[in-house]
Amino acid sequence: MEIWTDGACLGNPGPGGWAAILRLGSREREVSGGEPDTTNNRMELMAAISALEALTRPSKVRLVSDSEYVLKGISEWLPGWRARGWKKVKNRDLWERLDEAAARHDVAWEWVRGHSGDEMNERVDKLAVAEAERQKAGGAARPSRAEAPSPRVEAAHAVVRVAPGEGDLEARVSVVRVLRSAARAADEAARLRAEDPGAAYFVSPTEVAGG
Amino acid sequence: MEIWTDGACLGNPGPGGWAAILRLGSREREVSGGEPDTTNNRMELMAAISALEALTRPSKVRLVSDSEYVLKGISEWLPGWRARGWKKVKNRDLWERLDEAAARHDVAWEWVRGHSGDEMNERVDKLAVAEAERQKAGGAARPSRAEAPSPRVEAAHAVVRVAPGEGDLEARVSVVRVLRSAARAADEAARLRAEDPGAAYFVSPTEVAGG
RNA sequence: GGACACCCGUUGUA
DNA sequence: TACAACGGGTGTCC
Repeated sequence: MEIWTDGACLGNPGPGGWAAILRLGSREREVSGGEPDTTNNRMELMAAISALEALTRPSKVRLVSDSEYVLKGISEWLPGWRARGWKKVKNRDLWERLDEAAARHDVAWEWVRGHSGDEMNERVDKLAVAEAERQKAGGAARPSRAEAPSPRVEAAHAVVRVAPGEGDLEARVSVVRVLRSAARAADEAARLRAEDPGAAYFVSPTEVAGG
Repeated sequence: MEIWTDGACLGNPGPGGWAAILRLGSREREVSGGEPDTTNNRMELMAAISALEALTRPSKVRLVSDSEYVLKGISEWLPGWRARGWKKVKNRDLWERLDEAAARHDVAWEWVRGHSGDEMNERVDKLAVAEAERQKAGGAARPSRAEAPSPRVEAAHAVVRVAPGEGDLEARVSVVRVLRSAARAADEAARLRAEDPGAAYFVSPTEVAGG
């Protein structure tokens, strides 16, 4: 199970939103929410909490966030906070909730730099920002997404080879392989980069038509 | 005579810098320096010491610092330390040097809160930070940098656009831009990704022929 | 326990 | 560039 989370806040403090995308194989689920007056860090926390609380049974999950606050908090700082009686620690309510939610699962916490091109991070960021804007607008109208249940098109990841072409500004490109897993695609690209220094290998987010 | 002092330390302990601006009427003089491995408080002390030692004759000075450590140390705590034989007092070397430098003048010690808008404090802060960065870089190159031997081929970073082609495994590629800075190239690719969801944008390490 | 300073990092806004 | 929030730490003294 893979989970991407993000929080957003229009002004800090200010109206905020959080969102998570949960993926198991090719199946995806989105959860999101927000509050009219909160902080960026509380939204990042809520995204992770809500994602883990949404799981119906104990799971092995890879949770990806761009918040070092959340990741280091849960995996490094929290034991110290508890030992020191939570003195001077902000957002204790959410930290304890996250700790409890995480304890029911086998979580591998993973960090990605925000706004650095990670496809899923960008997607979940847009969801979180949309939620924050909804809160700012007064919490009313959801973008009615009644539709879009069974997508005929699935997200995939193409490993692309770019080699020098004839002219200075030309290149030859070929799609080496298309993989469902972003991680495996990245591995494949890395392997090819090491094997073939004469070309550049990239992973391109793409889609494949479902059968 | 008016003097503003400040110290900086990149990491604490770490490479540090100190600076002072001495003003008499409309005439100004700046002194600064640094050390590759020191502490914030030693730099604050060095700023005051060096400023007072730079005066050629006994003067009436108003010395402004944001360091309570320096100001209370010299004007309140130091007599007690001496009476108690400097037991458990750090930086005794610098304290005694400051005491001696200050004794040759008539100093009015004045505190300003750091980073609170005081113009001279901001100026001297920037000088101190610049010194600390110089120390971090290796203490060598002062602002004056001679020339670079002009390599004929320079590393660069191509922003490549990959768009869907005719067949399932084809694509059209074009080099959108070539930049010297990897970071700027990544930014450009990210910007284009956001603007143009119909294609994928990559940064490809490349070279350009120098003129 | 308090104060001042010096950082490191993330997010967010203009 | 500048501002803001949030977190973790060290250097030092009382």
